[in-house]
Amino acid sequence: MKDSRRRPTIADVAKAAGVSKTTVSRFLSDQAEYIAEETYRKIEQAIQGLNYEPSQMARGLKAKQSRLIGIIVADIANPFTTAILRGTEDVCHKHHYSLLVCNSDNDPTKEQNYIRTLRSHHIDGLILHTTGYNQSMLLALQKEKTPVVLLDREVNGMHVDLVGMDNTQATYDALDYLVRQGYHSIAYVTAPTADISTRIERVQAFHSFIAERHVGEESAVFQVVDDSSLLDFLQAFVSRKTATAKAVFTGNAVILLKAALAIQSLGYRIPDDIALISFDDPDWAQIVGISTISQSAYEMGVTAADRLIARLAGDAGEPRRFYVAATLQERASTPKVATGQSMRTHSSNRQAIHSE
Amino acid sequence: MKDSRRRPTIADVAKAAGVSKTTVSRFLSDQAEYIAEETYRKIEQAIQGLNYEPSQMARGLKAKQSRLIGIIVADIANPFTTAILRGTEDVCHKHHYSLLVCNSDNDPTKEQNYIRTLRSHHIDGLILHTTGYNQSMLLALQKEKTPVVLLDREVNGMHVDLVGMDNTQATYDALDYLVRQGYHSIAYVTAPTADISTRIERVQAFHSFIAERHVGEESAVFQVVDDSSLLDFLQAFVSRKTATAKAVFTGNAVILLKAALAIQSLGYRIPDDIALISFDDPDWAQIVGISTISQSAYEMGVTAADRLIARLAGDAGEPRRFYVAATLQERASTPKVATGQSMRTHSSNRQAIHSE
DNA sequence: AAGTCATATGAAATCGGTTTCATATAATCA
DNA sequence: TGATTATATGAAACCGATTTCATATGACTT
Repeated sequence: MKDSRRRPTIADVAKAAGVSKTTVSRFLSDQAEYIAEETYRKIEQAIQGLNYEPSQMARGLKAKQSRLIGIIVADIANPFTTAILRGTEDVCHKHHYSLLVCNSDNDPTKEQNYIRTLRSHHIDGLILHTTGYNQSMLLALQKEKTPVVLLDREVNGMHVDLVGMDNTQATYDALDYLVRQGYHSIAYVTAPTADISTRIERVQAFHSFIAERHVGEESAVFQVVDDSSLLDFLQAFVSRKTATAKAVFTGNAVILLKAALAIQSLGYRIPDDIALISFDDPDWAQIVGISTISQSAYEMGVTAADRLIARLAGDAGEPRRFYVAATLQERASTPKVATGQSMRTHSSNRQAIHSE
Repeated sequence: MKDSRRRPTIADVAKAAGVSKTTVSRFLSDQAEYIAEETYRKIEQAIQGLNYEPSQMARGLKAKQSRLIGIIVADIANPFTTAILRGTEDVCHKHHYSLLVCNSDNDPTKEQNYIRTLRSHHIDGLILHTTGYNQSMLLALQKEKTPVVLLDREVNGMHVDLVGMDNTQATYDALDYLVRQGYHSIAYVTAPTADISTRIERVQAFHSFIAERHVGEESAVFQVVDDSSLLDFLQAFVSRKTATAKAVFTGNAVILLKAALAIQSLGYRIPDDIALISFDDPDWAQIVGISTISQSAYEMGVTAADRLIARLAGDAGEPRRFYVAATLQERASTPKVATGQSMRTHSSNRQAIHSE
């Protein structure tokens, strides 16, 4: 009568071992101190024989915890994201949590749906690489004591742990470096800032730097909406006559790729015609020889997960922020040019990318 | 008395709306046909007011389905994997499934733990980029009617759907191309094959091709165990005196990166000193100008998820295999060289990578 | 010998939903 | 008009675990 395809339950184990569900449950929860040796062995055997695995579902229902951690990332294809995921995954696995991974595609509506879904799955905590909206939904989560750790980006009005970096400082450092290398005409090319704090901070830092230093009247910020307008912008920027050498500064690895491809297809050479530096440090930047501002994304992922798990373990301290270091990777795409000098004269004999 | 921090339950909704749990449940399950308009409205309001979201946990317990799909990938940092994830995620989201993502790190033991964990979470189905072991555990899953779809790699003795590519054909095509381009001394550099079907098939195809065509007595297969031995191998291979031009053929994007970095650090030039081609097509291959055998990983992810969901929807047909097309991306790293000619003479005026 | 305590176990309630079965009223039919 | 059917709802069992409370036995006190 018993369906052999059915997964065995605790009741099946109990019957097979000739004991009660209670005793089996004790066995499962490591409260074995009051279990007789013989009983212990019988349960062990029954579990083995039936290939029994307790249902996390049933377990979680009573215990009010799912051992599920949700993570919503903005773009799963971005190597920055991938590195983060690896970090969080490693930590979660170590602590016997499983990761529910969602890809918001930088779309606030999709993000909202995901928050809802994750809540329905009763996640124990959430790691969020946010689009910046959905504040109220997140506050509701918080009120239910589901800890949230923000990754890389802020949500207005949310006082929770955050793992990110000092965008203003990093932008200043990069720009300072570019200026010292002799580039005074700089284009900052970013994905649309929307409500994304990281992007906004970087653009603001860019503007203030330019204003403070009185460099780069020729400088500009460009938001990439589609590839063809990026092409137009870059063409115009590179062919512009300026007093000083020019550089393009991209806001993340995805934009870097787009920009590099655009530059390539326009027939420009890096760094002969245009220097290039970028936030993020995808593994290929080393091969191609592109200077970057690298933040250890893996470490960010690890820190965020550690933080969340600390909260789950009961840490009720004030929300904290963790900043990973940003390091400038100097490579061939930003060689030093004599100050005052214009393009087509660079001191490095190395090229980064070739055009057709 | 009621704890305001507690998540509302169906009972709370029922009380607030002045109806029974049953009626609320009907509302939730879209069996609204027999619900009076006024009742409907009251329930709607109660749900709104309480910000109620049904617990998937409780739901799944009775319904015996979790709306969770497990996916175990071998290396989450590999861009091939990332593209797959994007595909599966898109499909799963569309069908209201959530993805439990696990990273086995190509470690059979970790994979085994993950299978266990996923089973405990009562996943409705599994997408598996396998290490090749763990057959028995997977068969057990199958017996419990949890559908499994294999990605890219086989598990011995498992008759389930598989989404992959024709590795033998693809290897032949690539080698045939290299030979036509004038490279008769070819090194196939792969990650350790272990029990991974894809890798084994490719190596076998390499051997048979070499044997059949009577080319490349100078050819070799090298398994990358650590970076320094790769360096040694490449140095020896490139400096070897051979009658024909030489090429390195890497087995995936991760090895490609390692090889490119090694070649670069050895001071060799691509393709002047050594041609380069690879399985996988990471986005940067285009920028650097590396020829590849590209398989649409995104499409693989989509197909695998579609397949799994079809199974979940009741498709009980024979296991099928789906092969995505492999296309050869011809780029600057494998220029044509005159047959019989040796190195340092290549017809392209374009270089792929520069050494210091 | 009666009371106390440590050891070992089980019955039944519970978690938050779904589902089965029962029931009450109104509308339709013969 | 009495029987049938369609409409609208609820009580209680159930899913697979945990947890509370109860209980039985043997050992140890006093």
